[in-house]
Amino acid sequence: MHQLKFERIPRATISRLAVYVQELEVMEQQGIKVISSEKLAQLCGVNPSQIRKDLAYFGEFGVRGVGYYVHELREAIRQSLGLDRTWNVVLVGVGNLGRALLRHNLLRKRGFVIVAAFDCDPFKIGEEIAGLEVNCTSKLPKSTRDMNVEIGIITTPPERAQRAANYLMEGGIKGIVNFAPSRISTPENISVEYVDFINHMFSVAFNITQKQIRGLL
Amino acid sequence: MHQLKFERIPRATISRLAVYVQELEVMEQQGIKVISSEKLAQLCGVNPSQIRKDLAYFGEFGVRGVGYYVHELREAIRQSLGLDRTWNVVLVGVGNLGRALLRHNLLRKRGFVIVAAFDCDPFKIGEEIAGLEVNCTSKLPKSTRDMNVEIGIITTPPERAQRAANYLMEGGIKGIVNFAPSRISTPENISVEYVDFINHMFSVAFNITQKQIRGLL
DNA sequence: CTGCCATTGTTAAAAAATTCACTATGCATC
DNA sequence: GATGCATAGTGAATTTTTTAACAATGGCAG
Repeated sequence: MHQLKFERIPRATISRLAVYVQELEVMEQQGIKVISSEKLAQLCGVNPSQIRKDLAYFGEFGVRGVGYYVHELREAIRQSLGLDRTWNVVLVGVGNLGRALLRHNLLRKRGFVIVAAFDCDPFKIGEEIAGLEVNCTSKLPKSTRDMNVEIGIITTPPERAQRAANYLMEGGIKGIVNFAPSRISTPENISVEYVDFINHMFSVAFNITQKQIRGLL
Repeated sequence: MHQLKFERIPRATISRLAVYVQELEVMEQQGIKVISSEKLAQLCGVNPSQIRKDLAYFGEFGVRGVGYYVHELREAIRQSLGLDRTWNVVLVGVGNLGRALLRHNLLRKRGFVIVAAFDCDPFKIGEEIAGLEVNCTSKLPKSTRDMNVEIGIITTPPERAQRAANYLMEGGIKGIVNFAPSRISTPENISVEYVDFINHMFSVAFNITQKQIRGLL
């Protein structure tokens, strides 16, 4: 019998669960009803044990000898991750990336609703993007409190990321996703995630270089 | 005396090195000449030993009793990562995100030059964005070979990511950075990185939920 | 209802990554 | 030139994560 665990759940597990959800969704669309950890692992590029272990942190979702029911598993993971609800989000920094996110429908599809956008550039304030009017950043703290916002997205230039974070915290936000390529400092109780695509460019560049070097040996 | 190591370098090390470079750049702009692993660690939110170990994979860059010379260290890391050159890049999928990346100047600043953009939507073909004309994806393989492109960025919808990847591979590309939320399958010799911001949204949502649950106990 | 098969859940082992603790060494001071 | 101090580099210990192996069990066939 499974019992609730209070083990710390590895970060990597969470990000793999997100991948599983994605793949399960695709399968569901394709009409696949049942999947084994073996097959799912193959699709996600991980080890089957890994999947079973990841899921074990949250409960028993499979049927021995059969596998996992696709829809059921997807729902179970979504619930485990706290995605069976909507989250109000605000965005700070209406540059290229900010605009792209405002117009991106995947966020909404996943339950993240951007309810306000802020920028400190007077030329941008008042502009309407994807049905939202850009507001002055100074109004952020009050707005987020009024609108019950829990998550902030930072898409400012790096040098303004910390200031954006401060406004967000003043507004009582609990989590920040920072797209700016700079670290921000926050108290322990705020969870911060960095989306650092340059980082990934670096990794690819490095891997290619390495392969070339190895190839020469 | 340090000697070249052929140990496998952890992925996490690479992504931390990218962070170090960022922070070192900021320091350099602020006129800071020397930094200790202790201080740098604090800024990057990691352990000082971690920094020293990460650097040790590539060489000895510090001065005992003093620390690291900021400019020198930054250059050393850039060189170690293979960033002391420019990389030709193509982008597939000119949606919101694709456009944002095309207009984003950080890529170029880091030596990643987007030399062509592709999309399969006839309405987008011919459009000019950030000085680049959008081309039909069918032309991709020839173009990338002609232009000596090594890295491809995928910003298509998830269901078209694999197709984009196939075109890129046909074009002889060596690395892919996939912004679409779907896994792609590639042979071993292609290095693939996933930039999955939804993933990070999930993580933040999960962390907030967890804290609330713990708070109730 | 019994027994077999497939596949999960779980425990143990292995591998990898991180942190600690200490050694080595460059610089500054006297 | 010797001494002390600060901090890098490094090997060992610890912790974390991943993988492997296997025991448990639900479903299905007969």
